[in-house]
Amino acid sequence: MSSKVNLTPQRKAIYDVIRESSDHPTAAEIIERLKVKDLSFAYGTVYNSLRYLTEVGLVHELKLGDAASRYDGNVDEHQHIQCQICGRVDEVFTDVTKEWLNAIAKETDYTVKSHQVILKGICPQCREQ
Amino acid sequence: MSSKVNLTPQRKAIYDVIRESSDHPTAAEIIERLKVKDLSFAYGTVYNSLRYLTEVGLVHELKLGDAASRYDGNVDEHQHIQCQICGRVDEVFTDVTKEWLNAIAKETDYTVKSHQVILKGICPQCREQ
DNA sequence: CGTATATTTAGACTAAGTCTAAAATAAAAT
DNA sequence: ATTTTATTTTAGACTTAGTCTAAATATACG
Repeated sequence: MSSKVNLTPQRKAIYDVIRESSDHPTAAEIIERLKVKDLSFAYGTVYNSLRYLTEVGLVHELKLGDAASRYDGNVDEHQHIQCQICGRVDEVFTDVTKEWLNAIAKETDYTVKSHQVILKGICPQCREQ
Repeated sequence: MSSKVNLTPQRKAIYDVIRESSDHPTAAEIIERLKVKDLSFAYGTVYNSLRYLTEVGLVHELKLGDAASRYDGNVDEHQHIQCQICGRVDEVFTDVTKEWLNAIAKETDYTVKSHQVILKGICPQCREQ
């Protein structure tokens, strides 16, 4: 395990963009931000790199249901909440309990491997208006 | 509210297929099952109908992250778990607690409107092998 | 150095779903 | 009952997000 991670210049540049972003960018947004830095990689390279970075655990892929995957450079265990109005995504660190996961294993007889909670709501800013 | 639901023949047929299915079919699978009944609607009609049925609350749309949305005729509050090996989707009725949702509202300052938990694991059948 | 392996590139291709404009149905108003 | 208005359906073009392929580059190994 943890065999050396192979960060090619492309992968490194993409990883950098993700870590410099706090808004969980999509692949399209990552491509835009690379362009600002005068970096332009093949379409497929960006997707391959994102898959690679996800596989080696450097980033997390978020599938929030709304079309495009988003990428998160914070790989600590956490969940996300998305504003139904403006679409922004915020982190949630209050996680579900181990007891709850155990109850589900018991109910379903599955071996539970992962859980993702997708919360939707109204963010403070949008609520003001 | 609850103004009368307008179930055209197409919408009714699609709703029937969903209720007769216990495996949370995708739009493509619904189209297949309609074909078995010698019903063939325009591509767009199926999607429009699915959106309509979802909006009026007769079915639930599940976005499990893997490409296509699935549709569920059981609109009681519940969650889902998907087998990472065979892809089947089962229901989960052990829901998160109200306290947990309150804690999240407190942490994020969002008004929490909905939550969807996507659990992944290994189903009993796949575990045997 | 020469060969094997891995990665990138450009562009074709796919899957899932939306959009549009015309035709068909249904409902409401003379 | 016929016209007008609103709603739905249809076929097919289009969009978005992403994968696949084959050739070209780059890197690693003996």
